[in-house]
Amino acid sequence: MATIYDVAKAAGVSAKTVSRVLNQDAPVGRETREKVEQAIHALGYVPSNAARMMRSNRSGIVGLITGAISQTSDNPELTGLPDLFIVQGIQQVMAAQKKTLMIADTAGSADNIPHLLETFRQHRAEGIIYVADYHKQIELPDTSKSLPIVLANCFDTRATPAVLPDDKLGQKRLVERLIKAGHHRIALLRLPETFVASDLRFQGYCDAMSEASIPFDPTLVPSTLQDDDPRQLGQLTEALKHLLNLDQPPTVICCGNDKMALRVYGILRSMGLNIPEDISIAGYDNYTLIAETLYPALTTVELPYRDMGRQAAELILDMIKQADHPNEAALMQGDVYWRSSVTDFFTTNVKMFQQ
Amino acid sequence: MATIYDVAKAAGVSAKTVSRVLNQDAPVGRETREKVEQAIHALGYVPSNAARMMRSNRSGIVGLITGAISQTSDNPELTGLPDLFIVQGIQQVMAAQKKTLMIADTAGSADNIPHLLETFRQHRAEGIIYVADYHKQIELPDTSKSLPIVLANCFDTRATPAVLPDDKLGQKRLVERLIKAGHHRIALLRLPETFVASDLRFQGYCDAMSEASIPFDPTLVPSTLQDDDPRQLGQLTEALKHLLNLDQPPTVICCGNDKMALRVYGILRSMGLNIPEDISIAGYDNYTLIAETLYPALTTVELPYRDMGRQAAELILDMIKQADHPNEAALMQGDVYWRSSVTDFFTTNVKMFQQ
DNA sequence: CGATGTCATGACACCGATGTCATAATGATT
DNA sequence: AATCATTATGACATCGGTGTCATGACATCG
Repeated sequence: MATIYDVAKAAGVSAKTVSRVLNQDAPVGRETREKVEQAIHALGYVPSNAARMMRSNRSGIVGLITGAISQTSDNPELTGLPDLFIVQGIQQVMAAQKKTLMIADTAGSADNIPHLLETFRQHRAEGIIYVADYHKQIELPDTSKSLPIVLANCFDTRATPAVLPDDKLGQKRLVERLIKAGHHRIALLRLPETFVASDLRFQGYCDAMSEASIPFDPTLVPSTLQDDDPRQLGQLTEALKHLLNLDQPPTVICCGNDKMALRVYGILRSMGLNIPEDISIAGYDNYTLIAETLYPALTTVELPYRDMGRQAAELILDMIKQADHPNEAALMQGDVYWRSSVTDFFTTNVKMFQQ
Repeated sequence: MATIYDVAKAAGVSAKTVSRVLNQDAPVGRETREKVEQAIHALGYVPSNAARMMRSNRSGIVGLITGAISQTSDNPELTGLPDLFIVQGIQQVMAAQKKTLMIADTAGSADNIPHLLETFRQHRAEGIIYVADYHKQIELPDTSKSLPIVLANCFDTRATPAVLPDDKLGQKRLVERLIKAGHHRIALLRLPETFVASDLRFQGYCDAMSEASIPFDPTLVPSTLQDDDPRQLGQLTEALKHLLNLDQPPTVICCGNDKMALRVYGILRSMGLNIPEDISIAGYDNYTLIAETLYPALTTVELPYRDMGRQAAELILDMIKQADHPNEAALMQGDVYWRSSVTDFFTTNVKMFQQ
């Protein structure tokens, strides 16, 4: 590999002059510049990042820790790869800022994290973003003394800066929209309680109902699902039967997420029910692979993963510039996606075109 | 950040001795070693990768180019993020070999690739893997002179080493298995012809049928879908009606991929048909989010993404060690996943337990 | 007992960039 | 014409490790 000295020799100038041409940090004569540029091209010279880094002591590297790539099967409830969208948002911002993103993977085990941090330190990463696969609480080894760190899609008890989805507001907006469409009997199939989103969304549901002065009816919110049945078919079937057999059955069922909605579609249809004619269904996540592909397409709430990624990236860049960091988690809002799985009692004929 | 000289001073030895402790490449007295280790710990010293790299001229970095992270919507036909599994396979091998994987993203535009290659050269990457989002032909700028490169899930006309899924064999095995289960009237809903997998899988279908001495019936293979209807609902509905109205309708329909199968489930059910009682459905990809979540679970063929990733990683590491490289693409096999969306006429009672 | 080999350690140069300072040539100012 | 500012360039030190070589202290061997 050619070095700056090879280029200097070929162009008949000093190495420092080549450096000046590269960095444009001091005037260089036109003729000289052209000679140098020719030499660079002829030799296929590319400056060594390592050497630059040594002098400047600024790596331009931001470390990213995720389990997204090596997905484990330790929690089969998860849809799979949504957190990749967070990475995408981060990547966008980093690329725009000419930072290099170094992605490391937990390989499914938190035990690897110290080793990953070590690697990042070796590369003199300027900051670290930790991305979780779903909204949860975590506890990382304390690195705060040495490196700025931002949590995305998770939080800890040390008030580490974090970026989170606003699950409560999202569910609230969805329910508000359902009410606006004429629904009053609104059921909620909650996620297992081990997910922090489960309770937040339940609160959002309650808020929307109470603000619309619809009294809370516990029969519409069956007890949360259990984790121990991976596919939950039995539990789901039971819960659906319960809802359908009520004196006043719900006109719409909010599912804990789009994946659950996918299962509910299957079960309801095997019972001979049509969606949305017999009953409306809504999801959560806006996992487009499911939500847009399902027939009919699924009304759902977006988890604003890309925005969360962008926000986390901006945050870590700020923290790198100034040691300053916020104390409160940033809550990111996701939009309601209204599709044809929910009947709108007021504008049905219009809305149906959307299918 | 502490340097090796700080450690040396704190331990009262020379920098070279600290280096020897770190690398264990020469004997160091027990007492000295302990002093040095204490100093390292006390100062929180982490050696600088940049400095090491300069001396050794070996970066230990392998570059990975993908569009996986910043997915574009330019091809809504795609399921989304399957190529991430390839990255996962690569990551596994790299971690085991203590190589650092540097992931760069095309941000959806091939125009960015030259820039990404430049960045990799700056970091002195030792080799590059290019990962495509689905089985396709590509043309990269010629880097072969400077850097070893391996293609994963794609191929070019320059016989660049490549790792590909064996679509033909996969479809053939699936159809063989269907025949073994007692199916003779087997329909195939092909992917749009723009996908190279479309033709390969069709060949696999034909091979299996002909080896079982079942004459090819073109009415069972409606013309391929067109790209211009993103959700293909109209086309799919037409094709399904055609198949169901045949004198001898198929007993099973092979869909181009799992996503298409998901749509077919919806359409068939809106026609009042039950799966698999009225008609069996098979997919392709083993996109578990769909295949395992659907009700009933979907019989499909795995696209061996993780294996492809591992294979690509092994390949690039070989090429880095020896300039030696293979001339033929490596074809990776994927297994058939037999689930309850297909009736097995011989062992129905047993198989149904799998649901 | 002198020659040889091994162990433990340090001095110094070097990898490839860039910051600092010096120098020479040119043009502008008084 | 003398002084000063600006432009264009190079010499050299430096960043933080590691390879090479040298040195001194012992142990081993013929």
